[in-house]
Amino acid sequence: MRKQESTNALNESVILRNCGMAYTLSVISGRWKPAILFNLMDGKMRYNELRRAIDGVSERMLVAQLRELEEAGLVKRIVYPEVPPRVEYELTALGRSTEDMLNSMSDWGNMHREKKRGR
Amino acid sequence: MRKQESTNALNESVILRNCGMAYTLSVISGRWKPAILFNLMDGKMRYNELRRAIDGVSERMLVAQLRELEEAGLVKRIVYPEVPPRVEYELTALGRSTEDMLNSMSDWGNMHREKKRGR
DNA sequence: CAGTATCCGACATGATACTG
DNA sequence: CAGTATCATGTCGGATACTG
Repeated sequence: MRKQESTNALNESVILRNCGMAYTLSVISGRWKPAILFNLMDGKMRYNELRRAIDGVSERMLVAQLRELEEAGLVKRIVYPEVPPRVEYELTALGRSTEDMLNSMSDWGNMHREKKRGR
Repeated sequence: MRKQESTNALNESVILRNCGMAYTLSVISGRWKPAILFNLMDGKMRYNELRRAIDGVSERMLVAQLRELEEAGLVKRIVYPEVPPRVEYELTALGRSTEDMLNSMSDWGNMHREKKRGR
């Protein structure tokens, strides 16, 4: 399984995988983004509803990360022209497509967190 | 699919998933860690071999991130008591267990990066 | 209700020079 | 070869106060 003659081919696949990884990390990393995505998996939520659901998030960061997720096309922001204002956030199809990946990440974390009692 | 009576149960699963995610991200996030892991998937490598394989990494960061991966138990550092010094890095079983997760992350990234031509 | 605006400190990373 | 040491910089996120 060590590298053979195909060093170049191997390097290229490593580079390709890194590009994908880098893009993925740029989209989902940020202290509160995973929490936002997990919460929205169950359906739309209003701004304050999210704020209450995500313990410890500040208004500043919640808005900032929602905007980044919107920019990346994972979240849709729906503004109802009412008084008092109402805004709902909802995953797009692209947002929902992260579910399997996010679950495999959280599963890995949960499985291996426990093996670290020895430290 | 909106939340029913089981708000608490839902919240708990969200929290659990977040813990796993947080742990996973703490282990793999860092500008060069995915690159290191992908490179080591094909077998052990020496320090300078890694350095050349990972374009743009500085000595400082390569060492720092290798040490963090070692701390987390994903990478084993093997020192040969020779002159000139020789050090090899190798994935542990735990390190290899990230492969599927990392691939699903890079796959998602590669698939959805292309859909963003519209920006 | 759903945000903005400002300020600030902590940390991640980079550049460069040096060493056993 | 495989690192350390030191300094510089930029981004992320927290705290707080204010607003349409």
